[in-house]
Amino acid sequence: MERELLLLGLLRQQDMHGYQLAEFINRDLAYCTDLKKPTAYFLLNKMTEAGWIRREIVEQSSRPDRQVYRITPEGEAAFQQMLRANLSSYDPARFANDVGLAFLDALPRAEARDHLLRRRPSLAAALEQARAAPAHSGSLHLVIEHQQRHLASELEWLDEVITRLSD
Amino acid sequence: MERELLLLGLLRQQDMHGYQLAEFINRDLAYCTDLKKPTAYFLLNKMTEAGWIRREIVEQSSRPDRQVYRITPEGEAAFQQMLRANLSSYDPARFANDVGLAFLDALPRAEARDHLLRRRPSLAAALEQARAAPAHSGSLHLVIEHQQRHLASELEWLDEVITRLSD
DNA sequence: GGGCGCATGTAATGAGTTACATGATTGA
DNA sequence: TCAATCATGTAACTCATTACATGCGCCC
Repeated sequence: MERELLLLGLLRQQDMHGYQLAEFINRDLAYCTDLKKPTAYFLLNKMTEAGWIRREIVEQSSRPDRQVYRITPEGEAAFQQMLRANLSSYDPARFANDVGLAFLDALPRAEARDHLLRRRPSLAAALEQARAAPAHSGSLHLVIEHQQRHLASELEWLDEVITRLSD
Repeated sequence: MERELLLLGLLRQQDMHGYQLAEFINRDLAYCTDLKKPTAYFLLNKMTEAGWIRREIVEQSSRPDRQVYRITPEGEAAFQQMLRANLSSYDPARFANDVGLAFLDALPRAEARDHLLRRRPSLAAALEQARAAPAHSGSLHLVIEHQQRHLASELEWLDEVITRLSD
């Protein structure tokens, strides 16, 4: 549902074609989500069939024609409904890394610490990326803020665990 | 990979059958992960074929026979490798809820606030559940601590956003 | 006697990914 | 000329879920 919500939300602000949507999401929204191109095309076709968006072919002189999408009133209704559902529910995040943490004691302390130290740079990089994210229109800045908070809290936690393993 | 790591890690501590593993995960580890029964059975078969675990049939007087699994040396090696890989990498969490946040400004402030207020109880309940989680053996307590931190930080953030929408 | 718990699975479905296919343009 | 970018998709595959199937024992 979130991917549909995302695509509709973007199309609500501006008509776009598939490639453009996928590029935008993967370039400008990489700190919080992603969407592979085949998935984007698939979803756009599905939503067209559902009547949520309408396709407009814009002929290009040389490149393949662009299929520009525009949201319909039905799409706007679906967006409103999905948005409300999304805002009023809490969907817990999954931490793939916690599984390793659960079995930390299978390793000697020093080695456990070394491995966690190797985890640190990717986390720190993600935090930097979120901090460097350009200010965005509307409430998108809330997402950036949330990511920054979350990643900062994660880094703090990781450092604390590393410290505990160091004495 | 995390599910295999989880199953191997548990089997390393104690031989168990499929039903038992699935029940344990969904009862005692619900605050951080889950595993549906068919998935558990499927993975156990796969890992048996891979030689990571060995099956021992324990006949029951009345109920269906139990297929009790024991980790093999190859399984232990796989566990060690996956554990190290898991600990040294950072796998960013996905927040399904952030998509809604990104389009908060599509709603009147008061309504946005109301919907976020409806989100709060589930989050608070998750935090309570993590706080009430029984102390576990070994480093499992690290996972609980991590969840508590994360959820507390999430609740703080949510309350801040709600406050901002209230003035 | 009816539903729940134990214990195992299969089959169908779904969501998303990777790899592949096409073909023109632009820049090094 | 060779790679990258633009622009669209299809096909095969993976992973996990839901729904279904079986059958006994236990408790109310």
